[in-house]
Amino acid sequence: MSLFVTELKRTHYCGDLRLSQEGREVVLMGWTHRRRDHGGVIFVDLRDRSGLVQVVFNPEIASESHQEAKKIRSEYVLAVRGTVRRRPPDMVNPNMETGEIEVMVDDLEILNESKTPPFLIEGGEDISENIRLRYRYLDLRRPPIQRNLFLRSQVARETRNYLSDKGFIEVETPFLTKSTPEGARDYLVPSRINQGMFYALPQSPQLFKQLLMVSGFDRYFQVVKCFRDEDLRADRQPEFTQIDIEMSFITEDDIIATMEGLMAHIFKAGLGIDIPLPIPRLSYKEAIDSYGRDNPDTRFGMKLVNITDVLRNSGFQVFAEVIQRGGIVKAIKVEEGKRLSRKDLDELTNFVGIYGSAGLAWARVNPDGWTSPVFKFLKPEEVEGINRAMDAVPGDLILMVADVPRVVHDSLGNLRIHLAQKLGLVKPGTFSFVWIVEFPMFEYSETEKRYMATHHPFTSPVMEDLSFLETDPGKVRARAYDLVLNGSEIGGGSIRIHRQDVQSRVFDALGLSQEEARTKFGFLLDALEYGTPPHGGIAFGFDRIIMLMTGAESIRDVIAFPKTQKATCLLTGAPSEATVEQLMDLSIKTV
RNA sequence: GGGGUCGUAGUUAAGUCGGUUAUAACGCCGGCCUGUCACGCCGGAGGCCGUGGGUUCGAGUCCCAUCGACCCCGCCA
Repeated sequence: MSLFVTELKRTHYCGDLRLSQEGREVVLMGWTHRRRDHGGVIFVDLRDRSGLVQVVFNPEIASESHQEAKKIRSEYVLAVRGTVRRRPPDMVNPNMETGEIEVMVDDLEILNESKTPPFLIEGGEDISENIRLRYRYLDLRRPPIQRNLFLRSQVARETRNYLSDKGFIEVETPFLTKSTPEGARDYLVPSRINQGMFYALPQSPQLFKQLLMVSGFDRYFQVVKCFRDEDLRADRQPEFTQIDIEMSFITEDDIIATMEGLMAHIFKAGLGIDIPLPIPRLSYKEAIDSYGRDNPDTRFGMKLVNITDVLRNSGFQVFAEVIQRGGIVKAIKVEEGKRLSRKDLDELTNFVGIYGSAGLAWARVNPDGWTSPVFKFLKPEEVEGINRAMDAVPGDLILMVADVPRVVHDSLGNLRIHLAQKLGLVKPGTFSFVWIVEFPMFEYSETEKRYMATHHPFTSPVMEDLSFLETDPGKVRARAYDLVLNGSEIGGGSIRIHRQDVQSRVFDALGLSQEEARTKFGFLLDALEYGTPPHGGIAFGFDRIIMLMTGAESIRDVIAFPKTQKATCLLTGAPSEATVEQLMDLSIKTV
């Protein structure tokens, strides 16, 4: 007999029941979260996506169901019909959303049994990711992960609502497409019909969205998967989701204002948080100078201070030589420096070593000087000058790095973040946005011995810098902008080049010949010649936004089926070998 | 490509200087229990110590290699 499947419909989700349903007959379906068998009465915490409710099997009320309930084990799938009952005051469970009520069961049907799961659904936090990912379908039963995916869905929906209301049209662009220029490594897909040829999976729909502007759609968006064949990190997956946006006849300020509206909307809808607008802007140069990186965490201070000038004629050889060779010395100040022990300082020295720094000079500020390994090498006016530059008072700890600018900024920029975590400088639940603007158009690559596009080669230069394209490319600023949240880059975009002549000059500056440019993306160059409107856009890292909103420590906790650091899927076993037949179809030889 | 952390029962961990039968908690199985909610009490089962090799009278422990998970550097416009 299957009373439930054939005759009874579910009336409520478990977690939705409240005192207001007291006395109502309800039908619930869900999983056995926990079972407490007292010999007589049996309690089961029944779980579905909404939460938990206690259902009670009492032999005096329903002896047949009680008998059946003895068979129940963890994760069995149940259907119950019963009555919502107010719990007596001393039996209320304040730790449960539904703790004021329980369901006295009349009928029970075990809809399915379950093997003993490899880990408890509650308390899965401690389980190794290895096991969690192999049994991802069980891991996804865990309420914290379910909450993440529900929020993800809600934010995607609110994004679509907001952009649709603002007149954006959602257009799908191809996954089987052509390699994009100057980006990450592509995932390639062999073509069977055109043997020896390959599609590339898109790293972003960049060129297509620009073509849509040429076509006159004016405002485009897409919530879209993108693919990059690079090494993984806690916040990087080989396939990820982007909120991709492009607009015509606009300037930076139009895009920035519209996107600030989007951020405010999704944070209000998803978390109930008001984001103060407008979001502050910081130039690339200011960001590097004060925070050591172009994705600064602005939730706390501890900014980098340049003390090169104070030490220009220093008697301390290490500093003096670095400065002579064109290097710099910068420092950060830790208030109440005694929170860091001598052992901590050794650990911090190792930490900056990761970023290439040969050392970390530290100084504890006393009323009458410093406690510091470098104190004896410095002139009194140098110590005084540094104290003044750092605005240091007794008790403070000063941490200094001397090296080429890149190493100093990498070291102190990351040390600043590291210390904030270690010392708990960040108040949980704070969200600090900042726009980074005025990026350099090009960065000189030591490995490639040429200028590379900081964003991508279709980014428009700032018009007044145009003349530097040929004379001093390093000076050219780009009309690009990144949105940074809590030290993570969550979005980046630019005003694009819409004139063919400017595009040619940028290619020249990149050392890209007309022939190469034509082979790689001739279709875009052609399109530029048919009345391309001024346009620009942005793309947001959707997974990262959700990660920050949920407070997840890894991007994998906001993706239903993520890959491991070696880019494999422990659940499905992908990637796997192809059959000989498949390879023959594709004309691919096995090695 | 490189640096680091880790791998012992289903799970999470302990395991001393290399030494007898590898511990614990939770979970699981059986029994008892009518108000628990991390139920309780009694009993029980459960191990290729990631894998392979080496040193040794003897290896979970030491050495080498290898596989896997995670964090980071490089890489990722």
